[in-house]
Amino acid sequence: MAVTIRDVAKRAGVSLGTVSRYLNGYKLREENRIKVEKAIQELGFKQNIIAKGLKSNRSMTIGVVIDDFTNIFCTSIVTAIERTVERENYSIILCDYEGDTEKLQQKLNFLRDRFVDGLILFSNNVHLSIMDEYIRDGIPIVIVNEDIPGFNTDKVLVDNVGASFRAVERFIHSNHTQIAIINGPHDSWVSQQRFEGYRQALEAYNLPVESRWIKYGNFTTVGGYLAAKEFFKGADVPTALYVTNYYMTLGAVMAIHELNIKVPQELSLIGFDYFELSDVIKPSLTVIEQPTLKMGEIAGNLILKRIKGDYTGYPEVHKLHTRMIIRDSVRIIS
Amino acid sequence: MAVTIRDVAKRAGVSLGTVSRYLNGYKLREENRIKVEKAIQELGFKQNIIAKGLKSNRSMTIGVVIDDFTNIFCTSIVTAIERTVERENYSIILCDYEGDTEKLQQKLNFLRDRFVDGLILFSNNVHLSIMDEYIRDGIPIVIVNEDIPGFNTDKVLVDNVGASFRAVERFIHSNHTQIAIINGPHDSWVSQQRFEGYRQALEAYNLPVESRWIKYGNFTTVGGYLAAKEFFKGADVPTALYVTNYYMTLGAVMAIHELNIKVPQELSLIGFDYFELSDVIKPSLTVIEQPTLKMGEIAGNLILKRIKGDYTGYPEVHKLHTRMIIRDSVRIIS
DNA sequence: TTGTATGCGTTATCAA
DNA sequence: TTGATAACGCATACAA
Repeated sequence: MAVTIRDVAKRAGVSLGTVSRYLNGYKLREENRIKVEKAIQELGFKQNIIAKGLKSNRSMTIGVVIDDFTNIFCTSIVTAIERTVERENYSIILCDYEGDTEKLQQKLNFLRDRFVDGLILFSNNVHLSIMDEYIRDGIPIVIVNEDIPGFNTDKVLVDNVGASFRAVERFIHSNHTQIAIINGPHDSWVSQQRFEGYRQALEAYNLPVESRWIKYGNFTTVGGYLAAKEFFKGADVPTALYVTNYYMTLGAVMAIHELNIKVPQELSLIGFDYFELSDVIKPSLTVIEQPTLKMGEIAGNLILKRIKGDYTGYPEVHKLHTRMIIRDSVRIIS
Repeated sequence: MAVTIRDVAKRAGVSLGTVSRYLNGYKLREENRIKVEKAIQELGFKQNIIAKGLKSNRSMTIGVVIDDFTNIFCTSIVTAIERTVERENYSIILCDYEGDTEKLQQKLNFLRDRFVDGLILFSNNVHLSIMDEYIRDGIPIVIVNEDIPGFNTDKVLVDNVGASFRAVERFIHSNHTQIAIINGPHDSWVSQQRFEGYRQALEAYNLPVESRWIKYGNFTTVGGYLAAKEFFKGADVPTALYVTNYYMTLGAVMAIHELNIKVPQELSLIGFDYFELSDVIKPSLTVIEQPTLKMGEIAGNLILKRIKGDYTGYPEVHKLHTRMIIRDSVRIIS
C-alpha cells in the first residue's frame, strides 16, 4: 500500500533502524544520509503519523474546546492557535459545547479518547473531576479567556478589570455620571471581572453603583438589543452606555438605531471587541480591543512547550492588556 | 500505562482475540460476554483509537476545509457536520485557508498526511492535482457550498440561481425596476450563480441588465458597505437592493443607516442569510435563508456513507432550496 | 555509526 | 466460538 520506512531502507541499502534514526534527526554517515534522502525522494515516502503515535504515545493533536463555532471572538483566537501549532506539525481538534455543561464533559472525554497531547479550554463551566483525569495522564491544559480561579494551570487571560475601569473612567473624565452597563451572564468569570472594573471605577471617583444602570445581556446580540431597549423605556435614561462584549454591542447599536437615539449627542457608547463591523458602524465606535491574535499565539506556544515536557515557570498566567480604540462615540459633557 | 485489551483478556480469563471480537460486535458465548464486560468495567478499559487506526487504516477523522474560521455561514454548517459525524465517533480536523490558494494546497497535504478518512471541502479554488491524489487513495470528498463544476464528486449545494431569481422577482412583483445587486467575487461559483439568477429574473420580466446597478463587495462587510455607498453617491439611485451574502448585507445596512436612507420607504432591501442579527435590525429584513443545518447534516452523512464504502448513487449532488423570510424591507410601489 | 530484535495496542488469519 | 500468532509502521534498546 503506502511506502514504509522498510521500503526506503531496502531501496537505500541500509537497515530500517537507520532510516528511522534519520527521520528523527540523528546523525548518519554522510554517505548513508545521501542514500536515504535519495530513496525517500524517489519513493515519495511520507511518515505515518499514526504508527508514530502508537510508539511515542503522541497523537500530534491538540484539543481545543470553545463555546460555539460561530463565536467570532473565539474563532479569531483559534485561528492564531492553529497557525502557531501547525508550524510544529500539530493539528487541532476543535469542539464546541454550545453552552451545555453536559456536552462539554462529553467532548472532554471524546478528546481524551483520542489521546490529544494537550488541551486548550475556553470555559469555566467544567467539572474538575475530568480535569483531574487529564492531569493524571500528564496532558497539559491551557485555559484561555475564561478563568477557573481555583484551578491551577497555565492561563491566557485578559485584564478585564482594567479594561472596564479605563472605559468607565473615560466616561467619567468626559463628565458622565449616569453610566450604564450591559453585562454578560453571572456565571462567567469574564463577566464578573468586567463588572468589577465598572464598579471599581465608579468607586474610585466616588460615584454610586446603581442597579437601574445595570442590565444583563447574556453575551448575545439579542440580549444586548433587549437590554439596551430596557434602558430607554422610561424617562430615566443613561447618558453613557458600556457594553461588555461584541455581540451585545451589535445588539445595542441596533436598538439605538431603532430608537433613533443619536450617538454621541444623546448617548455615549463604548463597546467591546474590534472586528470588521466596528469600523463600519456610524458613528464609529470607541471600543476595547482584545489581543486575539496574541492570545492564540501565546496559548499555542504554551501548550507546545508543555507538550515537549518543558514545565519551566509553571503555571504561567498571562494577563494581557487590551487597547482602547478611540473613535467618535463618546461625547464630552460641558 | 493505559489498560489494554490484553489486560482485559487476562482479567476475564479469555484470550485477547475474544476481547477484540467482543469490541467489534461479534457474538460471544453468553458466559464469556459477561466476563469480558465485567473486566472492561472494572479496569475502566478504553479502546486505543490510534492503534486501531494503525491496523484498520482508519484515522476516524474527517478533514474539513473552510475559507475562514470566523465565517459564520461556514461555521454554522460545520457545527452540524460535527454533530452528525460525532455520532459515529468521528472527529473533524477543521482547517481554514484564509482565501490563500497556496495555503489551501498545504492544508490538503497536511490532512492527507494525517490519514483523514474523508474530506469535506468548502472551496472552488483548488488545484485538481491534489484532489486526484485523494481520489487515488480512495478518500471520499464532499464539496459543500462552492461547486467545482468539472469535478466529479458528491456535492451539497444550494439552488443559488433560484434563490436570486425569487428575490429579484419579489422586487419586480412589487413594481420595482431599478434593482441593484451587490455581488461577491468573480471567481466564486456561488457568486456567479447568484448573479445568474438576478440576470434571469430581469430577463424573464423583460427588464434590462444595467451595469450601473451592479457592484461587487467581495463577500465582506466592508465590501458591502462600500458598494452600498457607491450606489448612493449620485442622483441616480436604485429603488431596490439585493445583497448576496450575510456580511455584505450587514455592511450595506450600516451604510444605509449612515446615509439616513429610509427602508423600505426610500429603498427596498433583500439580504442573504438569516442569522441572529437579521431579527434585530430595524426595519426587520426580508432575507434568503440557507439551510445550514441541513447542509451540514447531509454532508456529514454523505461522507460517512462513503467512508463505509457505500457508493450507491455516486456522485450525489444535493441542490437544496432556500427559503425567503418575508419581513418589512420591501415596499410595494403603486 | 549501524543492524537486529522487540514492542506499542489493535485486528485478522488460521487451526483447534 | 475460541486461542494463538502474525502483522500494521514505527521507535528504540542492545549488541556489534
